[in-house]
Amino acid sequence: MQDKNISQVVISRLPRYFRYLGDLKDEGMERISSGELSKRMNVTASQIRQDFNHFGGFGQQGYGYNVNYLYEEIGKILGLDKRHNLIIIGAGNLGQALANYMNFEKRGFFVKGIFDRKESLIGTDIRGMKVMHTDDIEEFIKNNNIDIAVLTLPKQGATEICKTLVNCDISGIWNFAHVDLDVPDRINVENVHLSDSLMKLSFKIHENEN
Amino acid sequence: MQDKNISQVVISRLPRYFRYLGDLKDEGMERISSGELSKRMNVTASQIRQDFNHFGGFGQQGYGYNVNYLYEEIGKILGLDKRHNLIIIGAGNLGQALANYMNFEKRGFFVKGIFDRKESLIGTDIRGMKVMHTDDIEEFIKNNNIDIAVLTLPKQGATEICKTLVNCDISGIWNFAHVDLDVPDRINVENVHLSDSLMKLSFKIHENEN
DNA sequence: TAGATTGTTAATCGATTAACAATC
DNA sequence: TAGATTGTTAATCGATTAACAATC
Repeated sequence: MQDKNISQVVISRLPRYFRYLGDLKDEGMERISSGELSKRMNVTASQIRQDFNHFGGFGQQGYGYNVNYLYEEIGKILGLDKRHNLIIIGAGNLGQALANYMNFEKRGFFVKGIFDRKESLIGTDIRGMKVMHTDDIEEFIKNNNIDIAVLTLPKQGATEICKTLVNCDISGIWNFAHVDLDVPDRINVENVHLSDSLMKLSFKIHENEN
Repeated sequence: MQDKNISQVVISRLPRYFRYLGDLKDEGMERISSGELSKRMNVTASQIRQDFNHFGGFGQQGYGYNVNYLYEEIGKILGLDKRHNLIIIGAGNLGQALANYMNFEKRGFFVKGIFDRKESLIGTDIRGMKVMHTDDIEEFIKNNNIDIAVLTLPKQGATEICKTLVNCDISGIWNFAHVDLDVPDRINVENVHLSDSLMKLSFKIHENEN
């Protein structure tokens, strides 16, 4: 149903479509045309139609797109109809913040465990879960059907733990550490480099200065 | 010195160059060629030279690039030689995590205040700062030379506060809320949509499934 | 049927890569 | 000088936009 090798740039637009369709659904809209959606989202109607057509025709000539159906389909494309079990590695501020962020559960992402190697944190309670030692990660992944690991630790630790994760054959790594992880192709990595993002903002602020 | 209208895609690569050059500097490397850097970074040497040349020639034929000099120059392009004063709006888990993240200070980004509208949080201490009420944002920005606001609150609140920020003529907004903010052109917005990022990871995991 | 809007092909635009002359 | 490597132009590739026939 879906082409192999959808380009990165198309993929990166899908969550935004999904968000807007969710809003439209909440507003009670039943159908929407690419033209109307393009106005709301500030992109061309052409791009919207091209993007959707990578995954097969979701619309109907003369009518447009059924909001509910399109929302569901994009959700499926994004794998949101599947359940995901996560562990968070690194129980610092960011790790705790993500552990406490309930909204991910609505989309099927469940935090099953939190790990750290700092002795003082082991056993601490975060949202009803006891922080475990990083030495136990491998066993935990195997016994608990974990498919995503969230890395919220300093870069040295991240590189190290990454090897363990590769051993466990984890499906995905959501990487908040400021390193580019070196993993085999079968393992999917999505990076969130916060400092990179802040630097981009800084660039934009000064761009038109002189 | 720098072209107006550098394309977004070039800008988004700058922080990564900066990171790698920082590492090289720490390793004590004095010079590096585009070819060598390309191997490390997994991009083409051609792209590296093209990217750098948007900002003028940083290298020397037959020699390559001086690591320290290049590092400094890219830092300047990114505005990291300037001081930035931030406020964090939304004192929840994520806001607190960012407030406590010291590394930003190394790059010249200083958190000067934290705000929330939840009465129970006002006055709470976060890293030596008392959480203030969102009603006081406008005054605080004016009196404290704030140029960046970090939005770590739910989307309804973000849209609302955004109007205040536009009024204050803030330079940049680092937006963690799951909305696309509507601001005039002169105000720079950098979005970090964490759930979008997680969805992309989910997509990749399931992409080659069937 | 007539009008609307998709799906899709073709045209344009921009970004990446290749190639090489300039030059340190 | 000879070798290395940049800066830059030209060629290629891919993504976006425009256009329109297909069709609901």
